[in-house]
Amino acid sequence: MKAGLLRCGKSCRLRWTNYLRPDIKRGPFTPDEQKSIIQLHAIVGNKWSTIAAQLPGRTDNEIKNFWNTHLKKRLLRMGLLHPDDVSSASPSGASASASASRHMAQWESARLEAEARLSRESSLFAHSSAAQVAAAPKPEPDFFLRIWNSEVGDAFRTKNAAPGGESPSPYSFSTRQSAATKAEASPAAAREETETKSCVTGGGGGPPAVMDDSSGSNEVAAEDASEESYQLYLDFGGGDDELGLFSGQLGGFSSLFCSDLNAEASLDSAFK
DNA sequence: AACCTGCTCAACCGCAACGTC
DNA sequence: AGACGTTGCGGTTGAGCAGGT
Repeated sequence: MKAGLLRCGKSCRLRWTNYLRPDIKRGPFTPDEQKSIIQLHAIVGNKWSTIAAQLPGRTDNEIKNFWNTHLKKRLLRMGLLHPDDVSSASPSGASASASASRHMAQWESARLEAEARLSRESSLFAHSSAAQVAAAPKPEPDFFLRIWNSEVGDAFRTKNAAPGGESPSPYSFSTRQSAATKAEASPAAAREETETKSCVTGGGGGPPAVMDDSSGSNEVAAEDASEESYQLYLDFGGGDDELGLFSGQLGGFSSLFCSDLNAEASLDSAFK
């Protein structure tokens, strides 16, 4: 239906998905949402639809606009985002490919580390008596593996998969295979996969708090509160060493993903 | 009041993936 | 297999607005 306007079906669909849909959340982004956007962008890059999938009520277009008009500028101003990285949004360019390679290597490194950790834990359990297992505290589900096996990690693998598919990409470790491995090692870990979203958003599974649209004070507060917190970007992937994410033994990305509690605590303290 | 500048965000555009025939 | 239409996505544009001069 054209409704008397020069609208093609594509335009109507876009209008619906980006503006008219009843479940769209209006109003400024909360600090939590900003935090999620920054973190997810550090992981998947300009995969706005993937990021939007983690933020209920927000559209990819909205997130994209918010990133380009607010977050990108802020990160650039603070020196947490290199102009080369910004320009690498375009698919061409040597710096873009170099950056992607480093990004991939760091992801792979963290994945291997996480799987080794999981394997170590499962073998420990295998060699323990039933009583010991019952008495021992439940191992923390590996946060990185959950991210890796969620659609976020999937998007990353898709993004960085070598075209042509002749030689197996280092990321040919498919979601299904990984999930099977994980289920074999720890059935609980496989179950955790479905909970990844809530961990990433930090929303605790419930719907995000509704913004107060009647005033812009929330946005102002978010601006003030988040200035310092953008340092988080260093830990999460926008730093000078490209990601800087996986570099730190204790303070980097790996430690952040060691457990949910650590991650939550880190994020909370960073934004206070 | 008029003009300029910067900002925001809905809409547009082109491309690729996917589904159907 | 391949032509065609649809859908999804990411980058870009431009109208509208606010604030400054």
